Amino acid sequence: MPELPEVETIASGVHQRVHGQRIVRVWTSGKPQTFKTPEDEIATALTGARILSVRRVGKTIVMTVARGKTSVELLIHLGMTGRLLVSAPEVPRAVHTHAVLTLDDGREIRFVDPRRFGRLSLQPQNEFYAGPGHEPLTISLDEFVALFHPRHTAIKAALLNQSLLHGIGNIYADESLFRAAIRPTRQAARLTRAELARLRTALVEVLRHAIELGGSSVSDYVDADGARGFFQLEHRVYQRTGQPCLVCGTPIQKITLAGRSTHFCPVCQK
DNA sequence: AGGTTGACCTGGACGC
DNA sequence: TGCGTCCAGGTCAACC
Repeated sequence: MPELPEVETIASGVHQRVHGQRIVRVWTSGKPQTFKTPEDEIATALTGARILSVRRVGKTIVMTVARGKTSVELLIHLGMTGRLLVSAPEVPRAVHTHAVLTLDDGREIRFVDPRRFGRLSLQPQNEFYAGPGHEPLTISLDEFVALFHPRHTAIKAALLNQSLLHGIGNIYADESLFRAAIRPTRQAARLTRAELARLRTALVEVLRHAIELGGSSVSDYVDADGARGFFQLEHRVYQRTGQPCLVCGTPIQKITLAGRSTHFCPVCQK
């Protein structure tokens, strides 16, 4: 579901609203697959703890809490449909609410996830390892080229591979390839350095712009306050199948690649 | 080993 | 209105 810009928007929004607060009560839904760490362990570790920070690493939200001398990190992955909301207690709980952290001042952090692809787990502080991938907003061009040059799969599939780059999902893969004028089916290893440079620039621009606009609201994505983002208005190919390309007017095509729907302009993207 | 495919879930859109 | 089918932003296990 949410990709880097959406997770970034949610994590920074939740951080601003709750850091420094103490968790006084923890409720969980009893849906075992949502919890990679047993629910009672999560409840025990968080109850009475103070929230130090909430941040994003890749597509994971990392909440660091401290109780006494020990700190732990609650890892929240939103999957496809997960939401993390900060709500007043009188606001009715949404269906498919799986965890509620009640704060000192009565507000609640709620994890809601209809499709249950999201996951909550606990780690001792600083043991969280996001995997071997790089953050796309800070990777250098040399690193970027070294990452993709050995890959013999389609560039779109490589962009979705979280062990290469963190945080790219279906929307931003399609949108960055369009802006870089590269066809998603091209083999990564056959892209020139100049093409990879265009792709890296396009990715950074798309991700930064999307973060500024609060992410893309396709179906049910909302931020910590329940507000929708606006980057979906900037989509040039994603979910525009059959509509005219905004550059050349050719109808946008949709194919299946790496098991995902993939949108591109057959004229602009070579 | 790298690459590819299907399974995991629920709900909304669409067609008949 | 009601039912069936298809599709969805992610990940991971199991295969080739």
